[in-house]
Amino acid sequence: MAEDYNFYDNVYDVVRQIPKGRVTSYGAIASYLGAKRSSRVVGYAMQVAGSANPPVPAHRVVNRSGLLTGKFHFGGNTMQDLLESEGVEVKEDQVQNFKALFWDPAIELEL
DNA sequence: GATTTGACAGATT
DNA sequence: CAATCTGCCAAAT
Repeated sequence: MAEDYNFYDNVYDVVRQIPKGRVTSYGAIASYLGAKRSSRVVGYAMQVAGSANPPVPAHRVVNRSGLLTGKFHFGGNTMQDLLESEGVEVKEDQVQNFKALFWDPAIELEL
């Protein structure tokens, strides 16, 4: 049981560790997993996350621009509503003060 | 088993 | 400085 670790499952694990009121980017997660070029795969995992159990806080995962890419998958403004509910300022599907709210696993989980 | 797509990122023009 | 194109890796069909 060495291959039980999938890139996919690993992504969920990191996303679940995102503290409330914080956001991260696909590249940050991918980079933390050692596949910074696989940022797209991370996003794909999020798609299935909507079907995953327990569902990962994908609403805390945005692209490197802080843009709520994928809100479409949530089914409306659910993503933005959740972020605002956690104290994250979202304007036009874009995380405000993104840089300050940016949660980098490669740094936060570093210790 | 091979091909296509993909919630991106980074480099280049 | 802003917009555009390519690149990369893995999962899904």
